[in-house]
Amino acid sequence: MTNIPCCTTHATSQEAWRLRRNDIAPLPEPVTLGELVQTLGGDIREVRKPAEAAPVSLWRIRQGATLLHEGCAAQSVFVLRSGSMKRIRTLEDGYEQVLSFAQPGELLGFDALHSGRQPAAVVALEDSTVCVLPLNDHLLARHDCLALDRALQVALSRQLVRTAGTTEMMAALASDVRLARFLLWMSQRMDEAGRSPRRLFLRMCRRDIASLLGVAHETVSRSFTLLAELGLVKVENREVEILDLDGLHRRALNTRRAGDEAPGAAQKAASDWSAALQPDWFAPVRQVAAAAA
Amino acid sequence: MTNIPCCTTHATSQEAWRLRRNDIAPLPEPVTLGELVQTLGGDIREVRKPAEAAPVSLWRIRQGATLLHEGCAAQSVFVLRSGSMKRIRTLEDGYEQVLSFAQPGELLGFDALHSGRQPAAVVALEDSTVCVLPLNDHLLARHDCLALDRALQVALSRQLVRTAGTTEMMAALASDVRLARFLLWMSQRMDEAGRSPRRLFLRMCRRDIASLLGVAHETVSRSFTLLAELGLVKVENREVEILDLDGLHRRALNTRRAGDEAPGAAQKAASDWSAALQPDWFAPVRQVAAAAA
DNA sequence: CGATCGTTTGACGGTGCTCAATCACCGTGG
DNA sequence: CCACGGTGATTGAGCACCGTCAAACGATCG
Repeated sequence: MTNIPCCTTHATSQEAWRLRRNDIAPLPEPVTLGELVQTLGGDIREVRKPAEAAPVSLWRIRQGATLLHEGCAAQSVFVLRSGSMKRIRTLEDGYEQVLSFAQPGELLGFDALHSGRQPAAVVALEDSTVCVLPLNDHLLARHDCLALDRALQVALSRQLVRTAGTTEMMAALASDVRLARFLLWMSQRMDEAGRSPRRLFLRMCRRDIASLLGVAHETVSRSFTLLAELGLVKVENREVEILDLDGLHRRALNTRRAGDEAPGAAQKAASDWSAALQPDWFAPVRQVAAAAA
Repeated sequence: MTNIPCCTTHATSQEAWRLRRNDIAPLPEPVTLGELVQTLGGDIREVRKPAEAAPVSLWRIRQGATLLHEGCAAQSVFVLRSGSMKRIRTLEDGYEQVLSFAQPGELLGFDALHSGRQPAAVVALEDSTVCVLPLNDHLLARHDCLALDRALQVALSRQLVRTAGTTEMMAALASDVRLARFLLWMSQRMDEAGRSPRRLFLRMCRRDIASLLGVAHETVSRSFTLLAELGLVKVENREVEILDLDGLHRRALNTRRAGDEAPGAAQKAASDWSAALQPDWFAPVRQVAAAAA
């Protein structure tokens, strides 16, 4: 049970060493199904009593360890509970294409359900913990617990919204606009997690950001300094403080290359972008959801 | 019933005219639940007898009509049955950001489940038909029919894989590489649909492609001619014939700007890219996976 | 046949990629 | 204690690619 199949560390020269360090190991005390639903962002009050206490196993992933290997058989779905991860695909020439960064509450490995194999690798950016949902029990558990089922569906929906955000990040033409959108995206995540949206600590290196944004990593560096010179952010290595959230919104809005914005439309522009980044819409009246319950 | 709320045509000056033309209208004869599962890519044999014949309403969407409006309340989930659509988000400056193109079998509107509102608009690129799953019945139907439930989960998983493909398309640095990846992506879709993967008819305009790829639309034009000059494709307006699928794979692989490839590693490179585009993996059975069994 | 939209091609200027050097940081070993 | 190599981040120089503007051409439809 200590050695988790298909979920060992990344295949480097230090693999043996890392295995000895137990880069991936189950934690002794499992979490409850109620907590899992909560981690997913669902409502714990919807969980019925007997199911609420059902045990869900929990794993600890060390920084740099690979939770899922590209091409491996699908066996489990994971829910990120704490920490952060990156989804990557390694191209033939060795280039690591970053597909997304995962924050707590996100589903990992669900995309393997389609083909039965992992389409991307998942690597921990820091020490993290994940809940484990073996695929065998997956469908059964969902039918046993309506709340879990709902939470999973909503989580999947959120996933789709977030990938759309990724697309919008990369679609910007100017590189500093892409970075601005990325920072706002991160800021939004911090806000959702209940932390300050102005203080970011980027767990990923410049190269990973560059890969996600589709630019050279030197350009990411230059864009950071540009945004800093504009007084929008304060950058100190991986610590980023957002000084002017509104101004950052304005800059993130620029579709075309021309750098200077018309200050008139800027206000409304900001609201548009926060709408894109903020899954919790201004008025999240879930009529349909309420009707279903 | 003729006027579907929140699903009218796009808000142009011709809206009234289009409404008169019944751009969106339910078809008189509904389809069966068994067919719906089949459309989703599921196995119809898994559908139990009584449920198989359950009626699912079908809508016809005219080219240019808007099936889902950005910001509207979530009411139904749709399954694209025939035709093609584009998902777009309109930014403040009026720029239409294309998020993805949808092919038959894809789920539309599911991303609204999270916030209760549509995060993006969905516009038909050609005359299309969609199956309608009202959210009220959604959960119930899923529990009634296990096959539908499975098919929906797999479809969602496929959705996630496809958005990753979008990310990879946009992540390429050179514009012609992006276009090559896009064409391969389209080619893959044609193949999945059982049509020739070498003959494409692009339903979207250059501007839409450019928006998705994050380049100027003139650049898309130039990249088309470049790929044509290389003898990889034959372009005639929106009809594209892929002359050298292997060569296109090779060009799509280029991570860096430098245009000319080393022909030695090209062969293996091609296999990598088809792996990215083709969810049905060939056989990269990792050792780790083997150790698991 | 004219109007409108989509596509292509040209010219030019600027952004960003490449290559390269420098510096900071860190764990290691002398 | 400091040299040492390794990694990551920043900055600079040069040039190619691509965005912008513009015009011409083609397609479609009334």
